[in-house]
Amino acid sequence: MKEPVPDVVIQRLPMYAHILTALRKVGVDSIGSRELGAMLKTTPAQIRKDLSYFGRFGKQGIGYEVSQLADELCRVLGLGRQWSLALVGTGRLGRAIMDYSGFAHKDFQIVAAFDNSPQQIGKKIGGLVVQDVAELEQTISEKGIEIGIVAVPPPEAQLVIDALTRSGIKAILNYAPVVARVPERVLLRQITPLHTLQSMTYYLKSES
Amino acid sequence: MKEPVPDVVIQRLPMYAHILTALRKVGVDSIGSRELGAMLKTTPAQIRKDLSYFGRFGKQGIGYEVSQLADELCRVLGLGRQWSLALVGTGRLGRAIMDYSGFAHKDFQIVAAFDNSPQQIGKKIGGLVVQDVAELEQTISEKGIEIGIVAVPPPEAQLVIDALTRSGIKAILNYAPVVARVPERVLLRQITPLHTLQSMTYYLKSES
DNA sequence: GCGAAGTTGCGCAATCTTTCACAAACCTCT
DNA sequence: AGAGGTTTGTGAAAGATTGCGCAACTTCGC
Repeated sequence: MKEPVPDVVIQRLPMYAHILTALRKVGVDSIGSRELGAMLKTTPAQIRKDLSYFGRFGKQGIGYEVSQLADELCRVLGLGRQWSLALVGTGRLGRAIMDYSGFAHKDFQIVAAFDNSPQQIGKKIGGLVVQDVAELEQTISEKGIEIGIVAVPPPEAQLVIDALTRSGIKAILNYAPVVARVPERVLLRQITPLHTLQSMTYYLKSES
Repeated sequence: MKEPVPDVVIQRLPMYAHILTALRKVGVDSIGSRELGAMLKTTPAQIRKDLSYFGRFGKQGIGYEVSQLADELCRVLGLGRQWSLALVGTGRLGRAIMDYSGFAHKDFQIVAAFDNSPQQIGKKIGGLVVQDVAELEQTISEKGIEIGIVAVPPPEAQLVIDALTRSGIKAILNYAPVVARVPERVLLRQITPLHTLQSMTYYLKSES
């Protein structure tokens, strides 16, 4: 409980939680690390080691009680409560993110949307009125929004991220392909499909 | 040239290439690992080590010649030629991916789009007629498409991935939050924003 | 032409992550 | 109640990645 848990482990947890809730829904009530590993394309040892960072959830000879483990993982991840998100950028990508129903049903709700284009501001998207980015800092502070999603073109990304930072946001999920700077206290993650594609071609180019 | 390059290294290469081409565009012609490291939030040592897997591109006392290094990285990554993509799933997400101009300008072109919904089939999106998934295998083989993008709902994802696999595709970029199975010869990468968010909340829950 | 200042490439050390292997725990069957 | 068959949790080993430190090289100024 003292040592900090490695980030690689944290990043695997959502997958575990995902599979386990799925299994629970199907009515499976117990599962072993061997079987879980097979489902997740990892080794049983890794699953056991990962889980051991947070407690002792299994029973020797039996395995894990699906429902209980699912709950534990959600608790560890801080799920089970509602997280408020702010979306910045309501272009194609922004809209896709808004409409992506996967978020809403999973404890994440976008409660504010911003853009800087007069054509976008005032429009209603998914039950939300697009606000001027000028109002960003105040709105986020007031509503106590904790996570920001950045879906603006690269040139504006750093500006938006700075504004989010000033607003006191805690975490930023950035879709813009830039190396963003944030102060220590803000958690930043990148999603960059283009770079993913570009790294895949490395393996493709040799064959063919 | 013998030892396989670690995948972590490969995944960093697109960032390097990205920054370097940006620098070239701005007219910078030489840069040191120190400065590059600062821009990318890594250490100079890592950059030098990463690059050393592919050759000796720098000059002692000087640094790297921006334009030349950019070219080398593109060559290593297999960029600079056109890659043909197939998109499966033309819902919200699929459309966002199609419209995302970032791909087109960067050596990746979507040359076929598929869906299974009669409402989608036949529609024209971004200059492309949506085809029935039933035609997937044949079309991909015929056109020699190398990379597939999966943007269908989770229940159908594995089916689509199997079809892509049968078509002889070489790589798959999967947006569906499922643990997909592919044979050894097919390269698979996941993009799962929900899981990214869920792993971020781990760090947020404690404070607040 | 030569020393000073600066930077790469790279072997080696340090750190981080995964895997192994086994004691302890649990269930079942007799 | 005890033997046999499973499976967890976890130290310790193995493996992978990152960071250090310095020889080798390049330019610049004098």
